[in-house]
Amino acid sequence: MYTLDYSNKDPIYQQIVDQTKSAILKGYYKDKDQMPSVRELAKTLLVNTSTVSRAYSELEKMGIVQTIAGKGTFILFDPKIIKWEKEKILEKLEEVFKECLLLDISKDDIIKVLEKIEEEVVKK
Amino acid sequence: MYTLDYSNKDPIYQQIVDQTKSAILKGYYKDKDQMPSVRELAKTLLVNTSTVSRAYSELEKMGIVQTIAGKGTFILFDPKIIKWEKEKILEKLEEVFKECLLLDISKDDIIKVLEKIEEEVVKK
Amino acid sequence: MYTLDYSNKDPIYQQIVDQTKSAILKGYYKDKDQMPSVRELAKTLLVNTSTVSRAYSELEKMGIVQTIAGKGTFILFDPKIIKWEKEKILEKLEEVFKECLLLDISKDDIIKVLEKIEEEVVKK
Amino acid sequence: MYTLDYSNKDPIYQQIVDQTKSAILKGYYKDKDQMPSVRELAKTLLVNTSTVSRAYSELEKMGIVQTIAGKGTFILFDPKIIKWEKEKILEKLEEVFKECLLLDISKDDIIKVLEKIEEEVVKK
DNA sequence: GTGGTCTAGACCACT
DNA sequence: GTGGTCTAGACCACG
Repeated sequence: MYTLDYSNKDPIYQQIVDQTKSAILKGYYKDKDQMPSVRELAKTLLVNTSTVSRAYSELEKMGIVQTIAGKGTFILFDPKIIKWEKEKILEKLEEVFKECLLLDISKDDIIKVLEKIEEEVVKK
Repeated sequence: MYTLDYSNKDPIYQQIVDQTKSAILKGYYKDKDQMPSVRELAKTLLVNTSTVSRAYSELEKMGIVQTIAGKGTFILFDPKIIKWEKEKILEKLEEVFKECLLLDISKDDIIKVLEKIEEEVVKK
Repeated sequence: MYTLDYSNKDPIYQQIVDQTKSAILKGYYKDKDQMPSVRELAKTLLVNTSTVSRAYSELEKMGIVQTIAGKGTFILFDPKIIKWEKEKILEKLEEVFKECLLLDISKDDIIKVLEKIEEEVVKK
Repeated sequence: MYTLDYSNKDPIYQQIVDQTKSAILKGYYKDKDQMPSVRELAKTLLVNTSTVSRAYSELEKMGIVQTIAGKGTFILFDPKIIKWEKEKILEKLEEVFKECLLLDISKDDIIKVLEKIEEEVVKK
Protein backbone atom coordinates (compact mmCIF):
# COMPACT_ATOMS: atom_id res chain seq x y z
CA MET A 1 0.00 0.00 0.00
CA TYR A 2 2.83 2.36 0.77
CA THR A 3 5.74 2.70 -1.64
CA LEU A 4 8.67 4.79 -0.53
CA ASP A 5 11.09 6.36 -2.96
CA TYR A 6 14.40 7.36 -1.47
CA SER A 7 15.48 9.13 -4.60
CA ASN A 8 12.41 11.33 -4.34
CA LYS A 9 13.12 14.81 -3.07
CA ASP A 10 10.15 14.59 -0.71
CA PRO A 11 11.21 13.32 2.70
CA ILE A 12 10.02 9.91 3.77
CA TYR A 13 7.59 11.19 6.37
CA GLN A 14 6.00 13.42 3.72
CA GLN A 15 5.58 10.49 1.37
CA ILE A 16 3.78 8.61 4.13
CA VAL A 17 1.52 11.59 4.74
CA ASP A 18 0.71 12.01 1.06
CA GLN A 19 0.06 8.35 0.47
CA THR A 20 -2.17 8.16 3.50
CA LYS A 21 -4.24 11.09 2.29
CA SER A 22 -4.40 9.56 -1.15
CA ALA A 23 -5.52 6.24 0.38
CA ILE A 24 -8.35 8.01 2.15
CA LEU A 25 -9.46 9.80 -1.00
CA LYS A 26 -9.35 6.54 -2.91
CA GLY A 27 -11.52 4.92 -0.23
CA TYR A 28 -8.93 2.44 1.04
CA TYR A 29 -9.21 3.98 4.47
CA LYS A 30 -12.63 4.89 5.80
CA ASP A 31 -13.87 7.02 8.67
CA LYS A 32 -12.91 5.56 12.07
CA ASP A 33 -10.64 2.91 10.56
CA GLN A 34 -7.66 2.13 12.74
CA MET A 35 -4.26 2.90 11.22
CA PRO A 36 -1.40 0.45 11.74
CA SER A 37 0.59 1.25 14.88
CA VAL A 38 3.71 3.38 14.53
CA ARG A 39 5.97 0.42 15.29
CA GLU A 40 4.13 -1.89 12.95
CA LEU A 41 4.19 0.49 9.99
CA ALA A 42 7.83 1.32 10.69
CA LYS A 43 8.67 -2.36 10.59
CA THR A 44 6.73 -2.91 7.38
CA LEU A 45 8.29 0.06 5.61
CA LEU A 46 11.76 -0.55 7.03
CA VAL A 47 12.01 2.97 8.35
CA ASN A 48 12.71 4.53 11.70
CA THR A 49 9.75 4.70 14.11
CA SER A 50 10.40 8.42 14.51
CA THR A 51 9.73 8.84 10.80
CA VAL A 52 6.32 7.20 11.00
CA SER A 53 5.67 9.07 14.20
CA ARG A 54 6.35 12.34 12.48
CA ALA A 55 4.04 11.40 9.60
CA TYR A 56 1.22 10.55 12.01
CA SER A 57 1.69 13.76 13.93
CA GLU A 58 1.53 15.76 10.69
CA LEU A 59 -1.68 13.95 9.80
CA GLU A 60 -3.03 14.71 13.23
CA LYS A 61 -2.18 18.41 12.89
CA MET A 62 -4.18 18.43 9.67
CA GLY A 63 -7.10 16.83 11.45
CA ILE A 64 -7.00 13.79 9.21
CA VAL A 65 -6.32 11.25 11.93
CA GLN A 66 -6.83 11.21 15.67
CA THR A 67 -4.56 9.51 18.15
CA ILE A 68 -6.23 8.13 21.25
CA ALA A 69 -3.73 7.37 23.98
CA GLY A 70 -3.47 3.67 24.65
CA LYS A 71 -5.83 2.77 21.84
CA GLY A 72 -4.19 3.78 18.59
CA THR A 73 -4.51 6.12 15.64
CA PHE A 74 -7.80 6.42 13.79
CA ILE A 75 -8.91 7.94 10.53
CA LEU A 76 -11.06 10.98 11.06
CA PHE A 77 -12.65 11.53 7.75
CA ASP A 78 -13.92 15.01 7.35
CA PRO A 79 -15.37 16.22 4.05
CA LYS A 80 -13.40 19.41 4.64
CA ILE A 81 -10.27 17.51 3.65
CA ILE A 82 -11.53 17.27 0.13
CA LYS A 83 -12.27 20.98 0.08
CA TRP A 84 -8.74 21.80 1.25
CA GLU A 85 -7.16 19.48 -1.20
CA LYS A 86 -9.23 20.92 -4.01
CA GLU A 87 -8.14 24.43 -3.15
CA LYS A 88 -4.52 23.40 -3.08
CA ILE A 89 -4.65 21.57 -6.37
CA LEU A 90 -6.47 24.43 -8.07
CA GLU A 91 -3.68 26.79 -7.06
CA LYS A 92 -1.15 24.37 -8.43
CA LEU A 93 -3.19 24.12 -11.61
CA GLU A 94 -3.04 27.87 -12.11
CA GLU A 95 0.72 27.93 -11.68
CA VAL A 96 1.26 25.13 -14.14
CA PHE A 97 -1.04 26.72 -16.70
CA LYS A 98 0.83 30.00 -16.44
CA GLU A 99 4.09 28.22 -17.13
CA CYS A 100 2.57 26.33 -20.06
CA LEU A 101 1.34 29.48 -21.73
CA LEU A 102 4.70 31.14 -21.11
CA LEU A 103 6.27 28.27 -23.01
CA ASP A 104 3.84 28.65 -25.91
CA ILE A 105 2.02 25.44 -25.19
CA SER A 106 -1.41 26.05 -26.66
CA LYS A 107 -4.72 25.60 -24.90
CA ASP A 108 -5.51 22.77 -27.30
CA ASP A 109 -2.32 20.91 -26.45
CA ILE A 110 -3.10 21.20 -22.77
CA ILE A 111 -6.60 19.85 -23.34
CA LYS A 112 -5.16 16.95 -25.30
CA VAL A 113 -3.02 16.00 -22.31
CA LEU A 114 -6.05 16.34 -20.07
CA GLU A 115 -8.06 13.99 -22.25
CA LYS A 116 -5.25 11.47 -22.36
CA ILE A 117 -5.05 11.39 -18.57
CA GLU A 118 -8.83 11.21 -18.28
CA GLU A 119 -8.89 8.08 -20.39
CA GLU A 120 -6.11 6.48 -18.40
CA VAL A 121 -7.88 7.15 -15.11
CA VAL A 122 -11.24 5.91 -16.38
CA LYS A 123 -9.72 2.59 -17.47
CA LYS A 124 -8.49 1.77 -14.02
CA MET B 1 13.50 41.44 -11.55
CA TYR B 2 14.46 38.89 -8.94
CA THR B 3 12.26 38.32 -5.91
CA LEU B 4 13.54 36.04 -3.22
CA ASP B 5 11.24 34.27 -0.82
CA TYR B 6 12.98 33.14 2.33
CA SER B 7 9.96 31.19 3.50
CA ASN B 8 10.05 29.19 0.30
CA LYS B 9 11.44 25.71 0.74
CA ASP B 10 13.54 26.13 -2.40
CA PRO B 11 16.97 27.42 -1.49
CA ILE B 12 17.95 30.94 -2.51
CA TYR B 13 20.42 29.84 -5.17
CA GLN B 14 17.70 27.68 -6.75
CA GLN B 15 15.29 30.60 -6.85
CA ILE B 16 17.93 32.64 -8.64
CA VAL B 17 18.42 29.82 -11.14
CA ASP B 18 14.68 29.46 -11.77
CA GLN B 19 14.04 33.14 -12.11
CA THR B 20 16.95 33.52 -14.48
CA LYS B 21 15.58 30.76 -16.70
CA SER B 22 12.18 32.36 -16.55
CA ALA B 23 13.69 35.75 -17.45
CA ILE B 24 15.28 34.22 -20.52
CA LEU B 25 12.04 32.58 -21.60
CA LYS B 26 10.20 35.86 -21.13
CA GLY B 27 12.76 37.61 -23.26
CA TYR B 28 14.23 39.84 -20.55
CA TYR B 29 17.61 38.30 -21.19
CA LYS B 30 18.73 37.65 -24.72
CA ASP B 31 21.49 35.58 -26.27
CA LYS B 32 24.97 36.90 -25.38
CA ASP B 33 23.62 39.42 -22.86
CA GLN B 34 25.93 39.88 -19.93
CA MET B 35 24.44 38.93 -16.58
CA PRO B 36 24.96 41.23 -13.62
CA SER B 37 28.27 40.41 -11.94
CA VAL B 38 28.23 38.07 -8.99
CA ARG B 39 29.10 40.87 -6.58
CA GLU B 40 26.56 43.24 -8.06
CA LEU B 41 23.65 40.82 -7.95
CA ALA B 42 24.64 39.74 -4.46
CA LYS B 43 24.53 43.37 -3.36
CA THR B 44 21.16 43.95 -5.02
CA LEU B 45 19.57 40.85 -3.58
CA LEU B 46 21.22 41.30 -0.18
CA VAL B 47 22.70 37.82 -0.26
CA ASN B 48 26.20 36.46 -0.07
CA THR B 49 28.36 36.42 -3.19
CA SER B 50 28.82 32.69 -2.86
CA THR B 51 25.08 32.17 -3.10
CA VAL B 52 24.92 34.02 -6.41
CA SER B 53 28.09 32.29 -7.50
CA ARG B 54 26.50 28.94 -6.88
CA ALA B 55 23.41 29.92 -8.87
CA TYR B 56 25.57 31.01 -11.81
CA SER B 57 27.58 27.83 -11.70
CA GLU B 58 24.39 25.74 -11.75
CA LEU B 59 23.23 27.71 -14.77
CA GLU B 60 26.54 27.09 -16.43
CA LYS B 61 26.32 23.34 -15.84
CA MET B 62 22.90 23.42 -17.49
CA GLY B 63 24.44 25.16 -20.47
CA ILE B 64 22.20 28.19 -20.06
CA VAL B 65 25.00 30.57 -19.34
CA GLN B 66 28.69 30.79 -20.14
CA THR B 67 31.19 32.30 -17.78
CA ILE B 68 34.41 33.67 -19.16
CA ALA B 69 37.10 34.04 -16.56
CA GLY B 70 37.86 37.66 -15.91
CA LYS B 71 35.13 38.89 -18.21
CA GLY B 72 31.82 37.88 -16.75
CA THR B 73 28.82 35.64 -17.18
CA PHE B 74 26.88 35.64 -20.42
CA ILE B 75 23.55 34.26 -21.56
CA LEU B 76 23.93 31.36 -23.96
CA PHE B 77 20.50 30.96 -25.39
CA ASP B 78 19.91 27.56 -26.84
CA PRO B 79 16.53 26.58 -28.27
CA LYS B 80 17.01 23.23 -26.54
CA ILE B 81 16.18 24.95 -23.27
CA ILE B 82 12.62 25.44 -24.44
CA LYS B 83 12.40 21.78 -25.41
CA TRP B 84 13.62 20.67 -21.99
CA GLU B 85 11.31 23.01 -20.19
CA LYS B 86 8.35 21.88 -22.26
CA GLU B 87 9.04 18.26 -21.46
CA LYS B 88 9.28 19.03 -17.78
CA ILE B 89 6.11 21.06 -17.66
CA LEU B 90 4.14 18.44 -19.58
CA GLU B 91 5.11 15.83 -17.03
CA LYS B 92 4.02 18.16 -14.25
CA LEU B 93 0.76 18.74 -16.11
CA GLU B 94 0.02 15.03 -16.17
CA GLU B 95 0.63 14.70 -12.46
CA VAL B 96 -1.61 17.60 -11.61
CA PHE B 97 -4.39 16.33 -13.85
CA LYS B 98 -4.24 12.95 -12.21
CA GLU B 99 -4.64 14.55 -8.83
CA CYS B 100 -7.52 16.68 -10.05
CA LEU B 101 -9.44 13.72 -11.38
CA LEU B 102 -8.77 11.82 -8.18
CA LEU B 103 -10.42 14.70 -6.33
CA ASP B 104 -13.44 14.62 -8.63
CA ILE B 105 -12.61 17.90 -10.25
CA SER B 106 -14.31 17.66 -13.62
CA LYS B 107 -12.69 18.21 -16.97
CA ASP B 108 -14.95 21.23 -17.45
CA ASP B 109 -13.81 22.80 -14.20
CA ILE B 110 -10.18 22.35 -15.23
CA ILE B 111 -10.86 23.96 -18.58
CA LYS B 112 -12.53 26.89 -16.85
CA VAL B 113 -9.38 27.49 -14.84
CA LEU B 114 -7.33 27.21 -17.99
CA GLU B 115 -9.46 29.81 -19.74
CA LYS B 116 -9.24 32.15 -16.78
CA ILE B 117 -5.46 31.98 -16.80
CA GLU B 118 -5.34 32.37 -20.56
CA GLU B 119 -7.24 35.65 -20.33
CA GLU B 120 -4.95 36.91 -17.58
CA VAL B 121 -1.85 36.13 -19.59
CA VAL B 122 -3.23 37.64 -22.78
CA LYS B 123 -4.02 40.91 -21.04
CA LYS B 124 -0.41 41.42 -20.01
CA MET C 1 42.73 6.29 0.31
CA TYR C 2 42.39 9.93 -0.62
CA THR C 3 45.48 12.01 -1.31
CA LEU C 4 45.01 15.71 -1.83
CA ASP C 5 47.48 17.79 -3.74
CA TYR C 6 47.23 21.47 -2.98
CA SER C 7 49.67 22.37 -5.72
CA ASN C 8 47.40 20.67 -8.23
CA LYS C 9 45.38 23.09 -10.32
CA ASP C 10 42.28 20.94 -9.83
CA PRO C 11 40.31 22.20 -6.86
CA ILE C 12 40.14 20.03 -3.75
CA TYR C 13 36.49 19.09 -4.23
CA GLN C 14 37.27 17.93 -7.75
CA GLN C 15 40.13 15.75 -6.52
CA ILE C 16 37.73 14.14 -4.06
CA VAL C 17 35.25 13.52 -6.86
CA ASP C 18 37.87 12.00 -9.15
CA GLN C 19 39.40 9.83 -6.48
CA THR C 20 36.00 8.58 -5.43
CA LYS C 21 35.18 7.58 -8.99
CA SER C 22 38.54 5.92 -9.27
CA ALA C 23 37.95 4.08 -5.99
CA ILE C 24 34.67 2.73 -7.35
CA LEU C 25 36.29 1.59 -10.59
CA LYS C 26 39.06 -0.08 -8.62
CA GLY C 27 36.47 -1.89 -6.53
CA TYR C 28 37.30 -0.23 -3.21
CA TYR C 29 33.74 1.01 -3.02
CA LYS C 30 30.91 -1.27 -3.99
CA ASP C 31 27.26 -0.75 -4.80
CA LYS C 32 25.26 0.45 -1.80
CA ASP C 33 28.36 0.99 0.34
CA GLN C 34 28.03 3.92 2.67
CA MET C 35 30.56 6.68 2.10
CA PRO C 36 32.28 8.24 5.07
CA SER C 37 30.15 11.05 6.47
CA VAL C 38 30.88 14.57 5.33
CA ARG C 39 32.20 15.56 8.74
CA GLU C 40 34.29 12.44 9.07
CA LEU C 41 35.97 12.74 5.69
CA ALA C 42 36.50 16.45 6.24
CA LYS C 43 38.27 15.67 9.50
CA THR C 44 40.41 12.97 7.90
CA LEU C 45 41.43 15.11 4.96
CA LEU C 46 41.84 18.24 7.07
CA VAL C 47 39.49 20.23 4.89
CA ASN C 48 36.31 22.11 5.49
CA THR C 49 33.03 20.20 5.63
CA SER C 50 31.61 22.32 2.85
CA THR C 51 34.41 21.21 0.55
CA VAL C 52 33.53 17.56 1.09
CA SER C 53 29.86 18.42 0.88
CA ARG C 54 30.41 19.99 -2.49
CA ALA C 55 32.28 16.93 -3.72
CA TYR C 56 29.44 14.66 -2.60
CA SER C 57 26.84 16.82 -4.22
CA GLU C 58 28.77 16.76 -7.51
CA LEU C 59 28.88 12.98 -7.28
CA GLU C 60 25.17 12.92 -6.66
CA LYS C 61 24.45 15.07 -9.71
CA MET C 62 26.49 12.60 -11.76
CA GLY C 63 24.34 9.79 -10.39
CA ILE C 64 27.34 8.06 -8.85
CA VAL C 65 26.14 8.42 -5.32
CA GLN C 66 22.79 8.76 -3.59
CA THR C 67 22.34 10.80 -0.47
CA ILE C 68 19.48 10.00 1.82
CA ALA C 69 18.60 12.84 4.15
CA GLY C 70 19.47 11.98 7.70
CA LYS C 71 21.01 8.66 6.78
CA GLY C 72 24.10 9.34 4.75
CA THR C 73 25.64 9.06 1.31
CA PHE C 74 25.68 5.76 -0.52
CA ILE C 75 27.43 4.43 -3.60
CA LEU C 76 25.04 3.90 -6.48
CA PHE C 77 27.01 1.84 -8.89
CA ASP C 78 25.73 2.08 -12.39
CA PRO C 79 27.50 0.34 -15.28
CA LYS C 80 26.86 3.52 -17.27
CA ILE C 81 29.68 5.15 -15.33
CA ILE C 82 32.15 2.88 -17.02
CA LYS C 83 30.72 3.72 -20.40
CA TRP C 84 31.04 7.45 -19.74
CA GLU C 85 34.55 7.07 -18.46
CA LYS C 86 35.55 4.99 -21.43
CA GLU C 87 34.25 7.58 -23.84
CA LYS C 88 36.11 10.33 -22.05
CA ILE C 89 39.39 8.47 -21.92
CA LEU C 90 39.20 7.49 -25.57
CA GLU C 91 38.84 11.15 -26.51
CA LYS C 92 41.85 11.97 -24.36
CA LEU C 93 43.74 9.14 -26.01
CA GLU C 94 43.14 10.61 -29.45
CA GLU C 95 44.38 14.01 -28.37
CA VAL C 96 47.54 12.63 -26.86
CA PHE C 97 48.27 10.49 -29.90
CA LYS C 98 47.88 13.51 -32.15
CA GLU C 99 50.39 15.40 -30.06
CA CYS C 100 52.79 12.46 -30.09
CA LEU C 101 52.76 12.16 -33.84
CA LEU C 102 53.19 15.91 -34.17
CA LEU C 103 56.36 15.55 -32.11
CA ASP C 104 57.63 12.75 -34.30
CA ILE C 105 57.22 10.11 -31.65
CA SER C 106 56.83 6.93 -33.65
CA LYS C 107 54.04 4.43 -33.36
CA ASP C 108 56.58 1.91 -32.13
CA ASP C 109 57.78 4.18 -29.35
CA ILE C 110 54.20 4.70 -28.23
CA ILE C 111 53.59 0.97 -28.19
CA LYS C 112 56.71 0.47 -26.11
CA VAL C 113 55.37 2.83 -23.49
CA LEU C 114 52.05 1.03 -23.59
CA GLU C 115 53.73 -2.30 -23.01
CA LYS C 116 55.77 -0.92 -20.12
CA ILE C 117 52.63 0.34 -18.42
CA GLU C 118 50.79 -2.89 -19.12
CA GLU C 119 53.48 -4.84 -17.29
CA GLU C 120 53.40 -2.49 -14.33
CA VAL C 121 49.66 -2.79 -14.01
CA VAL C 122 49.67 -6.55 -14.37
CA LYS C 123 52.20 -6.93 -11.57
CA LYS C 124 49.93 -5.21 -9.08
CA MET D 1 46.26 30.69 -37.32
CA TYR D 2 45.06 31.13 -33.77
CA THR D 3 41.64 29.86 -32.77
CA LEU D 4 40.46 30.73 -29.28
CA ASP D 5 37.82 28.74 -27.49
CA TYR D 6 36.15 30.55 -24.64
CA SER D 7 34.33 27.46 -23.50
CA ASN D 8 37.67 25.71 -23.07
CA LYS D 9 38.80 25.41 -19.49
CA ASP D 10 42.28 26.56 -20.47
CA PRO D 11 42.67 30.31 -20.09
CA ILE D 12 43.04 32.39 -23.20
CA TYR D 13 46.71 33.23 -22.62
CA GLN D 14 47.45 29.50 -22.28
CA GLN D 15 45.73 28.76 -25.56
CA ILE D 16 47.90 31.37 -27.24
CA VAL D 17 51.01 29.83 -25.70
CA ASP D 18 50.04 26.31 -26.77
CA GLN D 19 49.11 27.29 -30.27
CA THR D 20 52.32 29.22 -30.67
CA LYS D 21 54.37 26.23 -29.59
CA SER D 22 52.38 24.03 -31.90
CA ALA D 23 52.95 26.49 -34.77
CA ILE D 24 56.68 26.27 -34.19
CA LEU D 25 56.64 22.49 -34.12
CA LYS D 26 54.61 22.43 -37.32
CA GLY D 27 57.14 24.74 -38.94
CA TYR D 28 54.83 27.73 -39.39
CA TYR D 29 57.21 29.80 -37.30
CA LYS D 30 60.93 29.43 -37.84
CA ASP D 31 63.98 30.47 -35.89
CA LYS D 32 64.37 34.27 -35.70
CA ASP D 33 60.93 34.92 -37.20
CA GLN D 34 59.28 37.99 -35.78
CA MET D 35 56.03 37.42 -33.92
CA PRO D 36 53.14 39.84 -34.43
CA SER D 37 53.26 42.70 -31.94
CA VAL D 38 51.24 42.43 -28.76
CA ARG D 39 48.80 45.11 -29.91
CA GLU D 40 48.44 43.63 -33.36
CA LEU D 41 47.73 40.11 -32.15
CA ALA D 42 45.36 41.42 -29.50
CA LYS D 43 43.45 43.28 -32.17
CA THR D 44 43.32 40.24 -34.44
CA LEU D 45 42.16 37.91 -31.71
CA LEU D 46 39.79 40.43 -30.13
CA VAL D 47 41.36 40.01 -26.74
CA ASN D 48 42.89 42.31 -24.19
CA THR D 49 46.51 43.33 -24.83
CA SER D 50 47.37 42.14 -21.33
CA THR D 51 46.28 38.65 -22.32
CA VAL D 52 48.64 38.53 -25.28
CA SER D 53 51.30 40.14 -23.18
CA ARG D 54 51.00 37.42 -20.59
CA ALA D 55 51.20 34.74 -23.28
CA TYR D 56 54.37 36.27 -24.70
CA SER D 57 55.94 36.53 -21.30
CA GLU D 58 55.18 32.87 -20.59
CA LEU D 59 56.80 31.98 -23.90
CA GLU D 60 59.79 34.07 -23.00
CA LYS D 61 60.10 32.35 -19.61
CA MET D 62 60.20 29.03 -21.44
CA GLY D 63 62.92 30.35 -23.70
CA ILE D 64 60.80 29.91 -26.79
CA VAL D 65 60.74 33.56 -27.82
CA GLN D 66 62.91 36.53 -27.07
CA THR D 67 61.69 40.07 -26.69
CA ILE D 68 64.07 42.78 -27.77
CA ALA D 69 63.08 46.18 -26.44
CA GLY D 70 62.02 48.49 -29.20
CA LYS D 71 62.32 45.84 -31.87
CA GLY D 72 59.77 43.16 -31.14
CA THR D 73 59.37 39.54 -30.17
CA PHE D 74 61.27 36.87 -32.02
CA ILE D 75 61.12 33.11 -32.21
CA LEU D 76 64.11 31.48 -30.59
CA PHE D 77 64.00 27.98 -31.83
CA ASP D 78 65.97 25.63 -29.71
CA PRO D 79 65.94 21.90 -30.37
CA LYS D 80 65.64 21.47 -26.60
CA ILE D 81 62.00 22.51 -26.90
CA ILE D 82 61.24 19.33 -28.71
CA LYS D 83 62.99 17.31 -26.04
CA TRP D 84 60.98 18.97 -23.28
CA GLU D 85 57.74 18.57 -25.11
CA LYS D 86 58.49 14.93 -25.73
CA GLU D 87 59.17 14.32 -22.07
CA LYS D 88 55.92 15.98 -21.09
CA ILE D 89 53.83 14.11 -23.59
CA LEU D 90 55.37 10.78 -22.64
CA GLU D 91 54.37 11.37 -19.02
CA LYS D 92 50.86 12.18 -20.16
CA LEU D 93 50.87 9.05 -22.26
CA GLU D 94 51.69 6.91 -19.24
CA GLU D 95 48.87 8.43 -17.22
CA VAL D 96 46.34 7.89 -19.96
CA PHE D 97 47.43 4.31 -20.51
CA LYS D 98 47.08 3.56 -16.81
CA GLU D 99 43.54 4.86 -16.87
CA CYS D 100 42.73 2.87 -19.99
CA LEU D 101 43.91 -0.37 -18.49
CA LEU D 102 42.02 0.40 -15.29
CA LEU D 103 38.90 0.70 -17.42
CA ASP D 104 39.55 -2.62 -19.12
CA ILE D 105 40.36 -1.10 -22.45
CA SER D 106 42.61 -3.67 -24.08
CA LYS D 107 46.01 -3.05 -25.59
CA ASP D 108 44.56 -3.94 -28.98
CA ASP D 109 41.81 -1.36 -28.68
CA ILE D 110 44.36 1.29 -27.79
CA ILE D 111 46.48 0.36 -30.78
CA LYS D 112 43.43 0.58 -33.03
CA VAL D 113 42.86 4.16 -31.90
CA LEU D 114 46.53 4.89 -32.49
CA GLU D 115 46.34 3.56 -36.03
CA LYS D 116 43.22 5.55 -36.73
CA ILE D 117 44.89 8.76 -35.63
CA GLU D 118 48.05 7.90 -37.57
CA GLU D 119 46.06 7.62 -40.77
CA GLU D 120 44.31 10.91 -40.13
CA VAL D 121 47.57 12.71 -39.53
CA VAL D 122 49.27 11.18 -42.54
CA LYS D 123 46.48 12.34 -44.84
CA LYS D 124 46.93 15.96 -43.92
C1' DG E 1 23.73 11.13 14.04
C1' DT E 2 23.14 12.58 8.75
C1' DG E 3 23.52 16.20 4.61
C1' DG E 4 22.15 21.11 2.83
C1' DT E 5 22.38 26.01 2.91
C1' DC E 6 24.00 30.43 3.98
C1' DT E 7 27.24 34.10 5.68
C1' DA E 8 31.49 36.78 6.10
C1' DG E 9 35.72 37.11 4.78
C1' DA E 10 39.85 35.70 2.54
C1' DC E 11 42.84 34.49 -1.45
C1' DC E 12 43.75 33.31 -6.25
C1' DA E 13 43.68 33.34 -11.42
C1' DC E 14 42.20 35.69 -15.48
C1' DT E 15 41.27 39.85 -18.48
C1' DG F 1 37.23 44.64 -12.81
C1' DT F 2 35.60 39.40 -13.41
C1' DG F 3 34.43 34.43 -11.37
C1' DG F 4 36.19 30.29 -8.41
C1' DT F 5 37.58 28.17 -4.21
C1' DC F 6 38.16 27.55 0.54
C1' DT F 7 37.49 28.28 5.60
C1' DA F 8 35.04 28.74 10.02
C1' DG F 9 31.03 28.82 11.97
C1' DA F 10 26.13 28.88 12.14
C1' DC F 11 21.35 27.05 11.47
C1' DC F 12 17.94 23.85 9.60
C1' DA F 13 15.54 19.47 8.14
C1' DC F 14 15.58 14.58 8.36
C1' DG F 15 15.86 9.92 10.64
